[in-house]
Amino acid sequence: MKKTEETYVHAPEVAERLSWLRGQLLSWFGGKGRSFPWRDHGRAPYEVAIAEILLQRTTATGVARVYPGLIERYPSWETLAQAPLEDLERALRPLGLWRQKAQAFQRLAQSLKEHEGGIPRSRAELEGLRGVGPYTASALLAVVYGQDEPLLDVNMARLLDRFFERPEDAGVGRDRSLNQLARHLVSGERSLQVNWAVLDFGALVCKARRPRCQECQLQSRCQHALSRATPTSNTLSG
DNA sequence: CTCCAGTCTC
DNA sequence: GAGACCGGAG
Repeated sequence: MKKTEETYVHAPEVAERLSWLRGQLLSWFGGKGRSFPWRDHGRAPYEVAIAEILLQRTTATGVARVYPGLIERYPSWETLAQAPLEDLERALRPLGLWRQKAQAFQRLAQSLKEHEGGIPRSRAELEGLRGVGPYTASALLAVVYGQDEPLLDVNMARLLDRFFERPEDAGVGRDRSLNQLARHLVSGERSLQVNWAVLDFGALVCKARRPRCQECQLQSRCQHALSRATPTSNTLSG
C-alpha cells in the first residue's frame, strides 16, 4: 500500500513543518533578502516579462547588471519588436543563452502586439508562448497578477529536497509531490515574499555547491543539516 | 569544473 | 528522458 502525495503533504507533521519553514524564510528575508529592480512595486508587466526571460537559467546578479540598460534601450514591446536582432543579441551576450533570449523577446513582442490584453492571464495561454514554460508562466501569474503560484525553480526544489528528505519518491511521483509541497509553502498571505525568500535563500545560504548549514537558521529542523551534522557511520575509532 | 528565477528539440 | 543552448562567477 503506497500513500499518495496528498497524504504526505497534509500529514499534520508535514503541514506544521511547512508552516514553520515559511515563517523562518519570511523572517530571514526581512533582514537578508536581496533587492532587484524587477521586484520593485509598480513595475510594468513588460518589464517583469523581460526580467523573467533574462532570469532563465541565469544568475540574478548577472541579470541585474544588464537589466537597467536593456529596459532603457528597449522600453516597450514596440521598440523591442523593431530592434535589429543583432543589436539585441549583442546586448545579451554577456549573460549566455543570448540567441534563445533574443529570439524569445522578439517572438513575444510579435505575439503580444496582436494580443490586446497584454500578458495573458491563463497558464494555458502563457505556456503557448515561445520561450514561456511552466516556471515563467508561474512567475508571470505571481508577479503580474498576484496569484499564489509557487516559483518552483532549481532553488526551491533543492531547498525542499533537503529540508524534507522525503522517503522513496525518486520515481514519477517526485515531480507531483514536489509541486504539492511548493504550492503549500507559498499559499496564503505574502505568497510572493515567500517565493522571493526561497530564491534568495537558495542563492545565498542553501546553495547547490557548499550549503551554509552552520549558519543556517533552518538547521535545527532540516533533514539535510541534521544528517550531515551526525554522519551515519563513525569510522573514526579504527 | 559546476552551477545559474528553464525551455525546446529529438 | 537526454542534449543543446551559453557566458560568467566561484
